[in-house]
Amino acid sequence: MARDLMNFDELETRSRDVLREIVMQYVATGEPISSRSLARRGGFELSPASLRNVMADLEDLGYLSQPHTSAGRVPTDRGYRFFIDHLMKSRRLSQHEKDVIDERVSRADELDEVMHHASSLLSQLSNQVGLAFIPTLHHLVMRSMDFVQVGERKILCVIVGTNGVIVNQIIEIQDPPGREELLRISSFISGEFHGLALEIVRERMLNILEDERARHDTMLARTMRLGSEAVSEVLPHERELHLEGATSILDKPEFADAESMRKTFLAFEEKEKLVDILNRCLNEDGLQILVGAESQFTRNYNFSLIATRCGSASSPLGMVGVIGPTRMEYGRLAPLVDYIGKALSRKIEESGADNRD
Amino acid sequence: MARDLMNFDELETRSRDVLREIVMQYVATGEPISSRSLARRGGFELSPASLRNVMADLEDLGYLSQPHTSAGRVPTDRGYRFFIDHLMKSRRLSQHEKDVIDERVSRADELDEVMHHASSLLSQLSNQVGLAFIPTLHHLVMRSMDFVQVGERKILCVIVGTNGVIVNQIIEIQDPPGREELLRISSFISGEFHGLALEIVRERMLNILEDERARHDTMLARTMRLGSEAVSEVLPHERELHLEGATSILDKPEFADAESMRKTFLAFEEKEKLVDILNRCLNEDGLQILVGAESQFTRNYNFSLIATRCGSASSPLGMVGVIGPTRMEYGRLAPLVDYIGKALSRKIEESGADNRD
DNA sequence: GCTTGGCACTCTCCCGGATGGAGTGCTAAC
DNA sequence: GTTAGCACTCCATCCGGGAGAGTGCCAAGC
Repeated sequence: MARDLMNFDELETRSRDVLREIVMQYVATGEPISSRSLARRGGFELSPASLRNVMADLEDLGYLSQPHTSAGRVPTDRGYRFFIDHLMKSRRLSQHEKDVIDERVSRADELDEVMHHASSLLSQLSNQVGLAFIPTLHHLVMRSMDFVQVGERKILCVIVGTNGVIVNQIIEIQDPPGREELLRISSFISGEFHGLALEIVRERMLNILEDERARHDTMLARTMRLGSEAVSEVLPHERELHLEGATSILDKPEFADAESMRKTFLAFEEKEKLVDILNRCLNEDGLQILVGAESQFTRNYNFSLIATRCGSASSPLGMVGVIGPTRMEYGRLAPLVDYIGKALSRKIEESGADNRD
Repeated sequence: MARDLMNFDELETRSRDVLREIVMQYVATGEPISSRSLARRGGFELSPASLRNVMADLEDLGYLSQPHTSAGRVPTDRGYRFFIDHLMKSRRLSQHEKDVIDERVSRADELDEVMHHASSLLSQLSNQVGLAFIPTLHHLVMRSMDFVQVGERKILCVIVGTNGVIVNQIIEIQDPPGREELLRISSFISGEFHGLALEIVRERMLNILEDERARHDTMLARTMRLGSEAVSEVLPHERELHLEGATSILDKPEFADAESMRKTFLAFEEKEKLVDILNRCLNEDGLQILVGAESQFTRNYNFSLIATRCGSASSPLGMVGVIGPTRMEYGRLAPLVDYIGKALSRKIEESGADNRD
């Protein structure tokens, strides 16, 4: 990846200061930054002419670009990347902000709900598009599985994860067991498969079904059939990708014209690429920041993505984050996303502990 | 309402033909219609000059208007209304279309899912914004209520309606009953309150709780407390308003400029007005068509709404429909919405019958 | 050798005016 | 009642010019 080639030492102190200042001013104003405004508001003891020299160098190195000859400078993706890696000063969240977040996060119960709240909270606090992604449940570690009859041929299956995640799924079945038997099946499955990831649960169930024993034990066979049916229905669902506050980007000047507005909304409609990236990010620890051309989704739209995983690497719950124009306040948003991600992880962990009876 | 004043006889045959033709051409092209193009493509044996006279009359009566002096004519809301009430020729759906709809509708299971499918189907077939609205469940007639423990202090409550609707809700409770007791509670509640609307169920439960008997019967009190808690959690939720395919309107020429695009998306973001109208429409039988200024939501945005209720007046399941610019193909979309609404009602009715054991 | 003032150059944005085209309303003739 | 003709209005587009912003380069200064 190109990132490694960008040595911190490639830029001397003054150049770094200028780049930082340009990124910050540009993020604040949205206007290309001229040498003059840099001299005025940047706090440098230098004339515009001198700054122009520095800026020209930065442009040659690919950190800045000009929309046209007589315009000021704008950071390139590479410029943002250097800024994020080396120059950015993260603004710490105030106690008040933390309180608001903690309060909002604590309100919800179910995983889906928790994640919804998070994305709308993010969208509000960031003024960008908030995202919440809940991946497939292959890695969900099962605590219990219960069955409730809800129709002549319909059974509601409730799966509870050790991390507090609750999923339910309706399955149709030809002639369903009676109430007593459903209870027995619940107990048996919950006992037998407790502590295993759902994909393993499914595999084992199918193995048992094919096994010798099941041929002679119809009760066992019925149990495994019901259980594996339920798990099989639940597993393939790419759970959900939530985008919240798409209209907030309408206010950003970079999307003021009809054409880029159009493109932007079409980008959000077509979610596969984003899901793709988020799935990949699930394996990474800590905050992920992708700028513009660095990913399939953000490329072409001048988007950046800041996201983080909730839950541990071994049992990931999902991703939360924000999407916005590359011109976003990384210094403010990175800690924000980070904090919300951690708050969510904590919250879910607690409610998981709650369940460990 | 102004509609009643608009007597069919107010317009003579020729005027009606001209109005119909203008609406149809305008819907097809999106361009103001000139007397000349009307003469060429309208099938009238008249010169542009004669048509101009008719058009001037229609304008005086408020059915047409001109964007500016030297432009052609465009229907007003009043013009569309007359068209819809008296002139529109509904295009019947082809067998193929019906098959597609039936197939897609039959795929889903839960109410929410069914409605989602419907709205995205509508959006695809209509090329407009598809909507699905699931109102509060006050009128849901209960068939059964079951409880499953899913955490140390968490109980999942599953309510099944006689119409096949399944809702579940997690409630927290200080010291939850054991499994046996939960079963007893389920049986008791399902037996006692079967066939009643949820709002009535809640009311009765609260009455019993306050009643003499409950004071001495702790078992009964616990039951009612759990039950009423569950119902109270479920009831207030305005279930959901789904809008699907908002980007499809990006292609419409009336939203080509950035400003109206903006306004449009903000309109969709702010859903209260729409919910308001849909709630009101729930009491109306048959297809509802609202044009432009005829409702709070469609006014100001030049939207029209075509929607219909699923389910009966006594136990309404929700509304489905489409939203788009007033310039929409009423003749095609009205039967489409109607058919999908009926297909959904049928589907849910069937699965309700399924449940009536 | 770095810094800086000066200056010519470029590019965008905005404004005003001219032009062409589309469509109407009116009138007079059929 | 219908229609051809004509004057009129209004919009969309193009064009040229001027103002403004910002740069690059050069030569002078510290």
